[in-house]
Amino acid sequence: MQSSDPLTLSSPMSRYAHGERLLVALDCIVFGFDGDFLKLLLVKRNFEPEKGNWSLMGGFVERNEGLEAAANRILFELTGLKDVYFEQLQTFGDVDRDPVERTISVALFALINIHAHDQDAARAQNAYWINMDRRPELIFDHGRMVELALDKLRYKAAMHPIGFELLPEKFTIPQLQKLYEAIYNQPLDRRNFSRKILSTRLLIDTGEKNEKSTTKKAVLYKLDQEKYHRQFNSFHYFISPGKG
Amino acid sequence: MQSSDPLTLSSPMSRYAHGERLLVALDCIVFGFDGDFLKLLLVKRNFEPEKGNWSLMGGFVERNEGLEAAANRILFELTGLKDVYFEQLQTFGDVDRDPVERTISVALFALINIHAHDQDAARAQNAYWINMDRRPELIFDHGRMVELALDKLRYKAAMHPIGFELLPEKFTIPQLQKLYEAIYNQPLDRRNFSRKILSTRLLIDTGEKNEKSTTKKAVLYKLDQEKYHRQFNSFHYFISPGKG
DNA sequence: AAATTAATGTGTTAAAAAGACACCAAAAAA
DNA sequence: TTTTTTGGTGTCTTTTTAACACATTAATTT
Repeated sequence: MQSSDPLTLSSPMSRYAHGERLLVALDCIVFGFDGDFLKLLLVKRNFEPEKGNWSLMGGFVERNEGLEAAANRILFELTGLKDVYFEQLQTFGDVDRDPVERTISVALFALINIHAHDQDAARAQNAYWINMDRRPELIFDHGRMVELALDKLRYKAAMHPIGFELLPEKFTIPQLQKLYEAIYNQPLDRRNFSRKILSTRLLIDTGEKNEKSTTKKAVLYKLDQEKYHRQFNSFHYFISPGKG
Repeated sequence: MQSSDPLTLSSPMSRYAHGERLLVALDCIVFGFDGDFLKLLLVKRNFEPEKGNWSLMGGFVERNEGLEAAANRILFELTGLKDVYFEQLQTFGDVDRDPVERTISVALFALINIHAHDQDAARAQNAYWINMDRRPELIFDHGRMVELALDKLRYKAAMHPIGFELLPEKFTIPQLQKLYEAIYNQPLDRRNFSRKILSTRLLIDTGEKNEKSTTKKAVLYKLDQEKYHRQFNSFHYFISPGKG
């Protein structure tokens, strides 16, 4: 045993009394896809510090609010959506990451259908969709967060059918392929891609066709939601390992 | 724009003043491997609350200490090691997860060579190695943390050469195979496993043999450290997808 | 000393998956 | 009607995986 006072150890508050209370924030990396480019929902700050500069959407965790609840609240404030797909990315806790006050930030990684959210909610937060490849410098360590989120998106989407979260309810295989090409920034073979996607048996042919097309109209598919959620953690090699 | 007072928004402290300060803890899921079984380093609490019950090793993040530094400090207190392999698992923040006071906990996932750590340090923390398949009930949400950590270990080890962190510097391929069989709780084909491992070119033949063996002595390999770190994030399908 | 036993190391073959590529169909524009 | 663009499906080759058999080493038993 160590030499510390056993009374201190066994006193109910001992371990808690010494802990420092810190601000706990959530920052959201929100991805979207407009049909051609991978996009990021960024906030132009109209408050200090760093007013006028770009940042991620964030907020503090409140005392009587769980982490999940806080995430849903902040994503709702930003998008007007109640059921945004998100996962934890990583928690950032460098001492000086926020110059105003020591803040621990839990970074979230969210995927939304860019056409389905509430544009007014985003505008109220001063948020705009920015192409991933033209994103500006971000405040604090937000740039690092975005890089990690892109890594995670690429990592997960290569093996799990996560990409569907970025598409509308009904979509075509060429649209899905364009999404994957945007995520990995590389062309994919149309025929092999189609075969791979269909072999997952996750898509249901709606019988409809994409009337917007000016040439041959592609078949519109929808997700087999039940199967999708059941198999969510199983593997599919959408993108070959060496390239992810 | 929303209707809130622009002065409040642009006041430097506005957003921070409302944030609640919370305790931020780290909890460590520490895995080891004794040659036969996957093990967990657990603490028998000698302090309240839940004195006498089992928990993960944890501690609070201090005011002038980054998250990484806190992790290294706590892992050092537990193992006496300075360079423990760890990753963030997930951050837990349910309101009532700790009955004493609202606490956000960053759960860490650590892998150590069970024979290389400081046994006295562990004893000072009242920590013991427990077989994964005989682990007791844990306090708070620590049981959930361990389940998630096992999922993550299985997930990562199936594709990345992370398992080496649990082995001594020199090891044989049969030892590595036993580790994988313990992680996935399933037998693997000796010949296919060996071929797969050697095809990564990550192992260097030391020329030595495992003299402890009572039958045919297996070749001792060591990691090609440089290559290991360089290729750390690349994929190797050690375990076939359907089984991980 | 020979035979037995338990564990290690390597090779072979068939099946499955991935990758490269060619052709046909639909719809609008020239 | 021809051309252009995009979408859908098929085939062949190469690579990878999975299943399996046999030979080797070293200690123990007979």
